[in-house]
Amino acid sequence: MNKSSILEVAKLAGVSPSTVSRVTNNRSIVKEATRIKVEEAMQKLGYTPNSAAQSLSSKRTNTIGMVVAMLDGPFYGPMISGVESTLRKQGKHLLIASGSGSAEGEEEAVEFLLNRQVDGLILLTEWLDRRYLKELEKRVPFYMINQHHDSLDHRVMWLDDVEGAYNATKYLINKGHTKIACISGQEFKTDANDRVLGYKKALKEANIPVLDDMIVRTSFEVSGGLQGMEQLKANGVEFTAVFAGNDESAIGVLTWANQHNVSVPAQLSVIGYDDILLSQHVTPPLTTMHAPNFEMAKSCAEKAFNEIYHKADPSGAKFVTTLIERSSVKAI
Amino acid sequence: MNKSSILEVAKLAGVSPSTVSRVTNNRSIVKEATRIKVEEAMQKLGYTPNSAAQSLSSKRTNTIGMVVAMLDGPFYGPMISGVESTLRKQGKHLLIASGSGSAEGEEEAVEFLLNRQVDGLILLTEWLDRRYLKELEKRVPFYMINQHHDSLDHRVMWLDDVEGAYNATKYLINKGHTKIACISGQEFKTDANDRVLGYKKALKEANIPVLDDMIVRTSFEVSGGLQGMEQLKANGVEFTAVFAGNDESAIGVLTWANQHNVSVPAQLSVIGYDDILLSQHVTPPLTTMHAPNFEMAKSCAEKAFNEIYHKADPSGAKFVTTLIERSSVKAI
DNA sequence: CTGAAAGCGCTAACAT
DNA sequence: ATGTTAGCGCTTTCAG
Repeated sequence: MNKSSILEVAKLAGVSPSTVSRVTNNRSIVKEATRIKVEEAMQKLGYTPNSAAQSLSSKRTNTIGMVVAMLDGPFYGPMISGVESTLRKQGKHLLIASGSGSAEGEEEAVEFLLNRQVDGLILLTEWLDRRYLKELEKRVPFYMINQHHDSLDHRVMWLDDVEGAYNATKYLINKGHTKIACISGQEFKTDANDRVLGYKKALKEANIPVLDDMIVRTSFEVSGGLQGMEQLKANGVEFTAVFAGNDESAIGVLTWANQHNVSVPAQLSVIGYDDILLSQHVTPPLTTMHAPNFEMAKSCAEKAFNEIYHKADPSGAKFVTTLIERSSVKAI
Repeated sequence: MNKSSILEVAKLAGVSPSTVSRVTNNRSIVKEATRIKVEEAMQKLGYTPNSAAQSLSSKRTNTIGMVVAMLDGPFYGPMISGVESTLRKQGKHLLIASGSGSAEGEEEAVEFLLNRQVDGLILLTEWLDRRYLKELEKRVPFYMINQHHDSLDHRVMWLDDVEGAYNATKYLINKGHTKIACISGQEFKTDANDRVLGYKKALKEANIPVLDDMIVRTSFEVSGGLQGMEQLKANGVEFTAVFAGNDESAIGVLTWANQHNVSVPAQLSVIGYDDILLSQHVTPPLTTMHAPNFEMAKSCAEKAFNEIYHKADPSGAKFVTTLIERSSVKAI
């Protein structure tokens, strides 16, 4: 199996190796008759090109590398799936490496993949900074999700977090809430900041005063939601609804509410952001802004494919969230 | 960058290419002094071996393929992570392909990876059958998780589901329950069957009659749990506890309970199986049997590595679940 | 312990 | 439209 080389196929088909190569790559034109001869020979021999030889010779590995910030997050499954499926449809292989939660880890992962001469990179990273990325751009085509640097716009699929957060908050306002707290992620995270911005924008537009004590910054984890609530309570503010910057922290809020016997949504409304799988199964099912992660991942893969294998110009794209109404928000 | 070849390194170091090769692979013995010379030269040139050339020449790609049944399941993140991290530690690359929920899809994924001449395979599949696997064994070393075929024992990391289910059920019995229902997965799934077996074993041991009406088989999904409860109700049986064959269906039971105003665990105790991430966040937090998926995945990767790169004999391993007590079971 | 030489299997000019 | 000829960059006998 898989032992036969292009030479044997050529011999059997009575053509030259280059012709065989031409049909396997259906690159240049081959006469229909000879193509059929060759294909039959390949059939008969169970021929499969040796990809190492192809790579060595063509300087193309037909492989895209993907580095994922944390492989075990609840977040990345659909994205990996989106990338894998669109790439495979094109016959391209996907090499994967995990970033292990730090800038160094992510850089290491990138280098590891580059050693392997991947043709391009998909980055689902969280820590790589602009400078590194600008350098990286000289070495390999890449696309990333959700790190919205101006100078890298043409390589980024990004979610309009300002608008998403604005819509989430506005939804709360439309439901009659005016005392709305906000729990978002750390201040060095662009997305966390943008979500705060959107929140503020909605309040201002509705002439609701923006109070610093109503805004807390923790981490985008369940524990962050818990802490956020503690902090809000410590701040002594009163509120009937909270906008959480992501679903995990929203679930933390739910957990806090449960522990403190405040019933959601009767006594407290909460809206999340992202729409992770979990969110529909918590109690109560979480109302949230759906982020089209699968689609973004697919786009990422498509852009990469087009630039790398069909010299398309790099270009980014903007995506928007959509509201998923479930049961964690109540009108007042 | 990455432009220099082994030849240039050899020249700079004043040795032959073969010697450079020897140090990069630290395979055969090289005099300390020359090794240092070579390493300095590599440093200076920023040399990185071209892996396509290595593969072509050595017939080894230093790459392991992994096929995952469904990349977007809640289940696989930790496993992929476990495989990736242990492989990368050894400098081996991980190629990934998704099985898309069918036997053909999984076979296609396998073939896709084999085209790439991976050195071995990690299979997190659900549909590949024994016959296919027996054939596959002639083509490539592989390891898999959780498909316990006798004839393939030496390639399988398996969870003792009979024992796990036994322990889960026994826990319920120890809490005073005697009317215990069981909701498990479809009958063609070995794991679903084993979990029913364990359940029965525990009942028998405690001299509790095993009633067919108390056992329903649905799917291992949230909806399966919902359906399971409906069926149980249709059967007209009474029970104070249910053992669900996996966490997702257990969460379905929780949802059903919530919808029908039966309070868990006050009126109904439920124990799950697997300990997926979600389970600690549902209400009430689910008591369940923890399956050591991350560890199994790591083992898988280690076995693969050892057999492939160090000619160890293939061997499987058995794993066991551990009880995670949370809040969905109450003593009566 | 190190060097020389012969490919690994394919693609890519360049001819024809 | 197809064949010829060189390599791609490395590992691997085989000598020494």
